Amino acid sequence: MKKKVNIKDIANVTGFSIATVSKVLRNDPYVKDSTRKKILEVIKTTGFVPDEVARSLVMKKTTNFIGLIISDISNPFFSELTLGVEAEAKKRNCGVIVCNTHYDEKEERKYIDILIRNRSLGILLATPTINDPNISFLKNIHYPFVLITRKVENIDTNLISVDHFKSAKMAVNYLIQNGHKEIAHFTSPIKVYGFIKRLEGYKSALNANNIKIDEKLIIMNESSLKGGYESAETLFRKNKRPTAIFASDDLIAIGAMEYFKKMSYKVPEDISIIGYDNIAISGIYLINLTTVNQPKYEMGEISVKILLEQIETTTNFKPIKCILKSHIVERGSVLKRYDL
Amino acid sequence: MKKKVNIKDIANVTGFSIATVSKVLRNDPYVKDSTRKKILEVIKTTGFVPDEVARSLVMKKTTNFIGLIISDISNPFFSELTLGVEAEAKKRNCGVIVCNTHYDEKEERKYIDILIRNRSLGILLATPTINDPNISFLKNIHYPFVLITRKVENIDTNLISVDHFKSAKMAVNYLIQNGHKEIAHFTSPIKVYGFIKRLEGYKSALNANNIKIDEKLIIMNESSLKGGYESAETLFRKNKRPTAIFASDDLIAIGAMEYFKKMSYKVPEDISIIGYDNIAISGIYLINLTTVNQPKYEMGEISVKILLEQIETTTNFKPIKCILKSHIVERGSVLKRYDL
DNA sequence: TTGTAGGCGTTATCAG
DNA sequence: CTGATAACGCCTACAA
Repeated sequence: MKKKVNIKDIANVTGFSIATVSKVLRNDPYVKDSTRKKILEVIKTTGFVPDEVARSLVMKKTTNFIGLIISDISNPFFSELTLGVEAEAKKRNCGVIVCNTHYDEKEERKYIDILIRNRSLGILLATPTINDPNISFLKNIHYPFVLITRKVENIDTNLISVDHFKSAKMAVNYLIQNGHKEIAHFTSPIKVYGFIKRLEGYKSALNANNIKIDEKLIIMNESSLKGGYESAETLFRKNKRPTAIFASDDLIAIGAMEYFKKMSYKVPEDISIIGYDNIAISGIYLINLTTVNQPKYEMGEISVKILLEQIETTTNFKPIKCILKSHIVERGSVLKRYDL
Repeated sequence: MKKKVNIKDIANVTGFSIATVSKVLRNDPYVKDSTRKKILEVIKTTGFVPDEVARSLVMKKTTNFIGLIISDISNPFFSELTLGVEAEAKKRNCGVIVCNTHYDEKEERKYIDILIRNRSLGILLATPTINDPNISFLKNIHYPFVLITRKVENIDTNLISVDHFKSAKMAVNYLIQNGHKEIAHFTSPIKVYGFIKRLEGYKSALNANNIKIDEKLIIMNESSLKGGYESAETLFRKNKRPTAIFASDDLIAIGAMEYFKKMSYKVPEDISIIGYDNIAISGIYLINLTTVNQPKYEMGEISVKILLEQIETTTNFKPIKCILKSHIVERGSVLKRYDL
């Protein structure tokens, strides 16, 4: 790569001043046609392109954008969330930059640094890893951010979420109300806020219904189709045949269904399953998964509203906490045993 | 919103000079411990972060991330591609920033500007809209970039893709070889390179097999589950009952299957369908879609290899063009009529 | 150990 | 119409 030619070079070659060259660059009308032509000529032959960095340094006119950090781009939960973020951001005339961390806090920190250094308006954190040090970091430097789909115990921050504990309880109660007593739980071993709360909700619901918790019915594997598949396999290997499963997210649920299908186990006749998230694919007839809806799109929208609210507030801003309601989307994966 | 604090502010507050502040910023050892401590203190409470734009202007050193621009984050094709990009980028120790354009060239330009202004190492363009003016723009300013899953006729650029024309032909030939003669094509009206080439491939395959092209069998709707569903509906409304469909991508195919399921039409007994992309969900038993594989992950990896190759090349770099092979993934959605 | 001053490549103001 | 010149926010010899 040969040395970059700059505006000064153009000025020297043409014999005009930097200021004049700058003018033709910006299409300023106050330039004689002949000079404009000459300068343009040299610009062309020399392949000169104004340096955007220098330009934006002086113009301070960077297009506004906010950073959205998610932990798994291949989970539709996050892409549906992203859609909501983008929609609201677009209304406010700003872009959104998405960063994917694979549930890795180091990666997360890397992206936070990039976002901050590049003057993002603020950060939307949809990386619900528990005890995430990055949260207190952001809090400490007073950088605007909002937590999505989680909260954190001892730090006062903006947040938008559903109540995972309650929602999980609701899901398990739904199974119980439909006559299920042996209920397994598939979740992830990753220390993610939502997963942990759902596990607690699962246990709480069982307790409340005097159902003994059987640790062998709690299977952990990664949050993915593969993880769900393997969880189901693990369960069966243990010779456990509960009548129902509460999967901590839809991907896990669908992966499990996949295993049952392979084993010629019918859902819901032989085994019932309820998911969590209500990602789009769960709704198709071929899958038809009963699940707990998380208002992903809305959470995305609201998160940017909160963020911009904070940014626009000049005097002592008080963090906004918003908990949305979830509900069960009844489809065909849960057997109503009382109807038998 | 309070004014952005800069290095000068820190200098003023601490009483030290800008130079000294800069030194502690860069961990220069020649600073008295007590001074360093004081300055760090103020930096922390004030939330100051050095402006990357100014910094890179003087250092002439780009930051360490690449931009990936995709057109639809909710299509797993793109998220699987992203995973490949991230994997290779991580090996090279750099981050990836993803931007989603919704197939909108204006949005795309907005993100390109953001990426350039923030000194990304380069841009990966997975936005296959035809006649995209942004491509020649990037070419003109000599910004490093590589086209993913497309090429462009008259501009010499880096690119990584499969041959969509050939692949589509292969798909349709596969249907024909299995005894299908009435074959519909579901695609998108958006002027996207891959869609157009696949339509051409579809027509070419029919021609080569002396099958008359029936325009009524070519249905256009958006590339999504919904679009596929509606395309199938449109087809049936027209009272058209081909024996097979070539869907321009898996989302469309799955959406169509959804409609058939609802109408109690069996796949593949009543109607066969072949997709394109081979996104993960197509592989599960419940869907079991026969489709054309695009090596998404590999394309992602290779794209960053190419990009970095260009960046590291000092002397006249010649654009790298890489066409990967695709193949048919046989599953259960195509009826082998000759076997009947 | 700390500070002064001169860039980095543009834009923008204001005389000439 | 043109051209000095002061920013923009930060880095870095070179002095002190």
